Amino acid sequence: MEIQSLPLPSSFYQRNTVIVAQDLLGKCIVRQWNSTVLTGIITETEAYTGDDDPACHAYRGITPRTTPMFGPVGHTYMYFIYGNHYCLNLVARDDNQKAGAVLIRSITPLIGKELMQTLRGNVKDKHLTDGPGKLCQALGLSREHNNSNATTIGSLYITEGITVHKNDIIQTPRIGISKAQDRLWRFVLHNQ
DNA sequence: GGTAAGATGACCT
DNA sequence: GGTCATCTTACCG
Repeated sequence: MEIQSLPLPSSFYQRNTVIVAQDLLGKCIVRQWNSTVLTGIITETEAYTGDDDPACHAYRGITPRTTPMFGPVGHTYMYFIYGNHYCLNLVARDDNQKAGAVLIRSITPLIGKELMQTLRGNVKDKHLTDGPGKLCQALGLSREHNNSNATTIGSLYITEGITVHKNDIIQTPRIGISKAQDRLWRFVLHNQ
């Protein structure tokens, strides 16, 4: 598999959050850590569209925590949840939205799997990066990576990955939320 | 200053 | 597939 090394431009994220969530499937996430690099293919995402989405952190408006979702597109929004876990989001929205972000829920490890296993405490393959908190741990991501620019080469960015066919995308309600479950804004890539 | 709920994961069966 | 540890955030006084 050939992976392009240039980050996706901010114009990729300057579109409706739901569209960007689908298009992020199959893209490659690149984590540069000093001289090492970790990469993986995005296989599961969720869209959170902002002030019209009761399940979105930004629904009630801007707060210290949700500030990144109102900021430049293509930046990260990381938050801490349930006492233990970090989750990685990419800010994406069009001109009609005040806020919005895409939660990265799962990746398939590509490069640096051994280090990911070490960071994860040597859990079994299947559970290495199959959850939003797990992939942050596997990539060594935490609060310090909040609101960083993912459209330029740096410690974290997204590049073109593999070709995805629409037939390979499954749509479901989002996980772990009680509101707006009629919106099928979780996207899963199968055959991965 | 107190409280309730939560975009979860590990472990067990 | 179910249980539970764990603590930040936001909201209400």
